[in-house]
Amino acid sequence: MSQSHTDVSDEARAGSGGQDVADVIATEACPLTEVLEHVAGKWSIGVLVAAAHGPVRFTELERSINGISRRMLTLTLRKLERDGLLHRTVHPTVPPKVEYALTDMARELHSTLTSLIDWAERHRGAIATARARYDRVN
Amino acid sequence: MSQSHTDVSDEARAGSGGQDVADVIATEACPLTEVLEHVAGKWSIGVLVAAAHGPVRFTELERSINGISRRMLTLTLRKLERDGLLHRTVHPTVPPKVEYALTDMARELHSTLTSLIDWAERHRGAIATARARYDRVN
DNA sequence: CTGCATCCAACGGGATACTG
DNA sequence: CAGTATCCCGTTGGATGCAG
Repeated sequence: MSQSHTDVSDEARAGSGGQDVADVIATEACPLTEVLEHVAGKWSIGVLVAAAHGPVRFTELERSINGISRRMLTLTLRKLERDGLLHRTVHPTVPPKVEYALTDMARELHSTLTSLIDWAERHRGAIATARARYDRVN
Repeated sequence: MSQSHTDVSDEARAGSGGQDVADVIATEACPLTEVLEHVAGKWSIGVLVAAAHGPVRFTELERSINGISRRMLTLTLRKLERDGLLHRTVHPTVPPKVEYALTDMARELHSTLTSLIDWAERHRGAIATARARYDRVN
């Protein structure tokens, strides 16, 4: 099952484990995919980044994340909270006030997310072009 | 962070300056989400990483990515190719031989993907724990 | 203000079978 | 070897309304 270590020329290795990334994918695809899917929701990254600079209230998130519905915000928030990425604080006041903050675990992810977004920003023009060309041919 | 914005057909959104990431999310959620979703498929990251060390054949990918179906491999491959992340080379031989390789754009993404996977590896235990606890309470 | 409930459409994705 | 073609169902996610 494990594919031989064909020359892995440039690439960075999985830092902590010392294993080859391809092997990790190959032998642990399920758990990895499983975890990755929690960050993979349509709005998860947006929420994670929007909450990165400190405790944020529900309505703030709703306003800052363009296009999200109340329902999806709630679902995304619950999902992230369940996975231990967000901490939810309820202030028993009237009107109610709820604040969401990243956990340490989620904060560790921040730079990676930033890289991802940065990459997307830099290449979305090229991606759109590539797609247009592909569609024109096919 | 200023994008080249090589104005492509379907969009008329305005560009942004180099602001805070949260602002980018806030004001450009749509295009960003749009791009991010191409990498967000259940198998996309697996394919991208599995193809990182050089040209890979269809069957190699099928074997190395645990649990993927032929159909999903094809769909994922097409999607990534369409977005300009994969290059597909067909060798007109018998039997047919098709090789997939990352484009430069995709190669730039590699270290970020590695970070993501590494993070997932490091925290999946904690995530599982958090989830179990959450479910026990609710 | 912060949600939850319900309905419903669209899409993703698995299983299986067939083909150049 | 490298796909395509169907069928089919579970999930995602949008819209709207109600509630603590």
